[in-house]
Amino acid sequence: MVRPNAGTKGVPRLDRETQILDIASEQFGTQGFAATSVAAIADKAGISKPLIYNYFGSKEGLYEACLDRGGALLADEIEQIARGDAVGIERGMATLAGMFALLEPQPYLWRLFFDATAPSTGSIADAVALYAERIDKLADEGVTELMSLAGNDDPLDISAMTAVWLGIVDSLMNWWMEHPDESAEQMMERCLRLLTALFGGNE
Amino acid sequence: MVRPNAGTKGVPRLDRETQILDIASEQFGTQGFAATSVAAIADKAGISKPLIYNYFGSKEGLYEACLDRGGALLADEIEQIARGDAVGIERGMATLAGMFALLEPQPYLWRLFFDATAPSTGSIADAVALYAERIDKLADEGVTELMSLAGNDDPLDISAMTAVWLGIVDSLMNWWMEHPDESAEQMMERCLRLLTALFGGNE
DNA sequence: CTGATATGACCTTTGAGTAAGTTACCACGA
DNA sequence: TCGTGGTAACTTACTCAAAGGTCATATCAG
Repeated sequence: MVRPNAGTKGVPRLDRETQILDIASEQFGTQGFAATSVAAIADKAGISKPLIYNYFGSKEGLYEACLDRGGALLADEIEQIARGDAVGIERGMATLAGMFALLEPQPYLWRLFFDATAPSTGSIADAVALYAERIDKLADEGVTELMSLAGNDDPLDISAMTAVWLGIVDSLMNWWMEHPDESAEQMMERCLRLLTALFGGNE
Repeated sequence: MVRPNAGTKGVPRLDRETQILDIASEQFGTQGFAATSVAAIADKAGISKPLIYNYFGSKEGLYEACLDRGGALLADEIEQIARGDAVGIERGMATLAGMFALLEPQPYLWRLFFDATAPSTGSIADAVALYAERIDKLADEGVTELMSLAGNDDPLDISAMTAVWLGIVDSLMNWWMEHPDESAEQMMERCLRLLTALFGGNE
C-alpha cells in the first residue's frame, strides 16, 4: 500500500524536537495546557501526532519539555540579576528589564509556569513547582529587602507583596502579548514612566 | 421498575438554581471553565446532570448564569465607588476596600471574568465582555485620572497601567483565596501597609 | 539491509448533551 | 376527607464528538 506522506523527510530528531517545542510552547503559553491539543500542535508543525508521542511520550511529557527549556532560561536570568547589587524598587526594575530582553520574541513563555489548567499533581506539578519556586524565591528575596527598608518584616505582608509583584510581571507580560509590536526597550521605558507617574503624582 | 432515587425531593426550582449557581461559581472560579465538568457540579450538589441541563440548557448557559449573577454584583459595586470623590491612589484603595467587603465570602467570583479557558466566541464571550468592559472602563477612568495628575496622558501608558492595576487586584484575590482565614478588613489593612512600604521605603 | 524518521488507522477515555421515564407534590371536585 | 389528574422535580441509561494514546507499517538515508 502506498503512503505518499510516510517515510523520513530528512529532518534530524533534534531539529524536529526543537521545532515541536517552539510551537508547543507558544500554544501552551497562549491557550493554556487544557485548551491545547496535541493534534493541533502536530498540524502546526506539519507532522503527524504519533511523531510527537514518539519523541515526547505524552502530552504531559511534551509540556514538561517546554517547562525545562523555558524554566532554565527564566530562572537563570533572574538569578543572575539577583546577584547584582540593585535593591528595592531598583532591583524590581532591573529584573523587569532582564525579563523583557529575554522574552522579547516569546513573552508567552512566562505563562507556562502560571497556568491554572496544568495538572496539579504528578511530574508536571513537580517541574512547575521546581521552577516556580526558584522564581518565587528570588521574588520573595527582593520583596523582603524592599519591605525591610520600610521596616516591615511581617511574613504574610511579604507573601502578599510577592504575590502582587508576580501579578504585576504577569499582567505586563499579558499586555505585551496583546501588543506584539512593542520592543523590549519600549516596554522598559513604559514601565519607568508608569513608575514615575505612580511616585510623582501622589504622596 | 423501581427507581429509588427518582422523583422530586421537594426543592423548588429557584432554590435549586441558587444552590447550583453557588457551587458552579466556586468550581468555575477556582478550577476554570475548561477544567470544570458539569458532572462534578452535579455531584457536589447531590443531584444528577440532566437537572442542570434542564435548568440551564448547557455548560455555557450555566457559566453565563454565573457571570450574570457575579458580574452585576461586581460592576455595581465598583460603579458606586467610582461615583465617590476619591481620586488617584485613594480611589484605588477605596475600590479595593469595596471589593474585599463584597467578595469576603467568595473571592473566586473575580476569576470568572478573567478566565483564559472560557470560550472566546459566542454568548459567553459577549457576557464576559459586557461585564469585563464595565469593570475595565472604570479601572481605565481611575487610572486616567491618576496618570493625568502626573502629567501623563499617553493612551498606551494608560492601557498598560490599567492592565497592571487589574493584575494587582487579580493577584490580591488569588492570594486571598490561598489564605481564606483573612477577613476583608485584615486584607485591607494589609494593603495599606504594603502601600506604605512602597512609598515609604523608597524615593 | 538496518535503523531513524514518519504516518494512517485504529482504540479508549472523558465529558457534553439527550430521551424517556419515575416520583412527589398540590389543586380541585365529589 | 378522599381520590385523581396535572405539573414540577428528578433520575437512569444512553448517544456522540473530541482528544489522548497506540500499533502496525511505510519510506528513505547510509
